[in-house]
Amino acid sequence: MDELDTAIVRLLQTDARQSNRELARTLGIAPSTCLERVRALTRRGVIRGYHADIDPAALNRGVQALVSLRLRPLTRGVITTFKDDMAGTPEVVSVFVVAGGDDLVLHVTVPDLDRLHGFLLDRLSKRKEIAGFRTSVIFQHVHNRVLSRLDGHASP
Amino acid sequence: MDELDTAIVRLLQTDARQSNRELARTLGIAPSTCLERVRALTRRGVIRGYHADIDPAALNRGVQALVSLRLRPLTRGVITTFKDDMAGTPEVVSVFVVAGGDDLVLHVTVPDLDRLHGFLLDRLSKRKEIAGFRTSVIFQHVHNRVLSRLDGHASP
DNA sequence: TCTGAAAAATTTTCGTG
DNA sequence: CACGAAAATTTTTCAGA
Repeated sequence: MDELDTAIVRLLQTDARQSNRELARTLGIAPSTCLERVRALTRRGVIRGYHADIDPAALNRGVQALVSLRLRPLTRGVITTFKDDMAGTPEVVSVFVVAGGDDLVLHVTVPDLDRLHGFLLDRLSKRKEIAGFRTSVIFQHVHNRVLSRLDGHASP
Repeated sequence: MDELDTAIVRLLQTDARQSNRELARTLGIAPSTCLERVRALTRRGVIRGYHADIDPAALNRGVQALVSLRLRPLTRGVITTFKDDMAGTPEVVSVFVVAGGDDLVLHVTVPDLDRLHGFLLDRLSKRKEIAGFRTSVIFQHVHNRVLSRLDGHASP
């Protein structure tokens, strides 16, 4: 990760669909050089993919919520199974496995409050391993999709 | 949003960098038709952008946390100012303004626990409008980057 | 590793159904 | 609206520095 790689990563986070030629021009390098850099970053797993950002309303997901929950017993098996089930549920955008008061936090998006209620009752309340959960409806969500490299001692 | 639009949106969420030609071939339509559809989706605001997904480790962000906090007084001005400040902070990936016990939830990513501690002390503890906060270190994060359109009464 | 130029492939425009 | 062919542009390869 030299300066060139960092710049490429920044530009592709900003606009993943810009042409390799434009990328190269911005960076002041030859298109072939740029292409090889991007390929290397992909090969090394730095670039994991490219995704379109879609307006949730267009996907009929006007209501969002964070659901914090506790699992019992808190074993590896219970966590893994529950996490994987949630990750495969259409309403679930993100699953966070966390330390602290809660064990998991789910980010869910649904068409309306009825469907949120339905999700909570049908997908969560029924499960015996859930010791309790708390739902926070989301009023606003600001997402930063371009992350810079932070400096620090941990990496060269 | 007919079936074709829905399919395009799904494919571009999966891989935003596939060629228009490949997209068209998968959908069984002419490239020019596909291009016009994609442009229309962008014009209508359905497609909001394209972003590379980068390994957090490569950005020196090996430690992640959710920070739940309460603000006082809970006025529009206080919320907006604080939210915008956080959205502009390098460590912050997401800001959720929520209903319920907490007022905001931050998703932060930092190089290490020292930097997390630093963030909490320097960016949060100093602010008078914060009535309290709770930090949950993230052990695992599964993100679903391809969201389907949910069916329901809310839209045709 | 990077470059520049050639070859291959794709994007984009536009006249027509 | 969608198509297909032509024109413009880009991607990709590769030999040389």
